[in-house]
Amino acid sequence: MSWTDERVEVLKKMWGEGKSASQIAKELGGVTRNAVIGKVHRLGLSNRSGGASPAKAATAAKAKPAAKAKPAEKPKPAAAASETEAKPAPAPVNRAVGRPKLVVTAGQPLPPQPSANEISPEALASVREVEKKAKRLSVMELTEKTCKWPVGDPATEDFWFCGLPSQQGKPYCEAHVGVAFQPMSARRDRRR
DNA sequence: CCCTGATTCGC
DNA sequence: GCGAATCAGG
Repeated sequence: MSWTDERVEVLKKMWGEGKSASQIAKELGGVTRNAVIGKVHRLGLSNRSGGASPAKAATAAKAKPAAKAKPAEKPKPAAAASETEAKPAPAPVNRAVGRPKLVVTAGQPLPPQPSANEISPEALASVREVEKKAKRLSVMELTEKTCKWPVGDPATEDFWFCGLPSQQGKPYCEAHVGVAFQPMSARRDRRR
């Protein structure tokens, strides 16, 4: 397939509408998303700004920071979309059998929870917020796609895991990732 | 692992 | 000009 006027027109239109390269490629057919992206760049509309392209030259070689402008971010639907619980989960786990309670509790009552201390106020705030929506999963219910952020005292009944959808790769949901990986002082820009 | 766009470079 | 390969990131 070649870039006919019509196809280029569709490309421009869709790109302008914020469609992704893969979507456009699929629509056009016969091209990959790479082809679309390549064409987009050659047409000089890599930046999805309607028109005005002040500094066109703009060091395309390294001008990375400027290229991150998404007009229409994810609408971000409800987090729990595929949750169809049939049982209220009465928690049969807590039978009268004496629980192990302490296992590694040597001296301190509790190893300082990652969030217990002073962190980013806003991050902390978001965590509080999240804990309200948390699914309160037990260990058994955790999967690779659920946030494994612990809440409460493991030695008591009041202990559970966040359980919200976790970030790809990460063990926590977005909010908890925020407080989990604090010590990232300055992001290194190891660009070639 | 899914996805996104960005860039490079042989064709 | 083209686009696969690669890269950087969410």
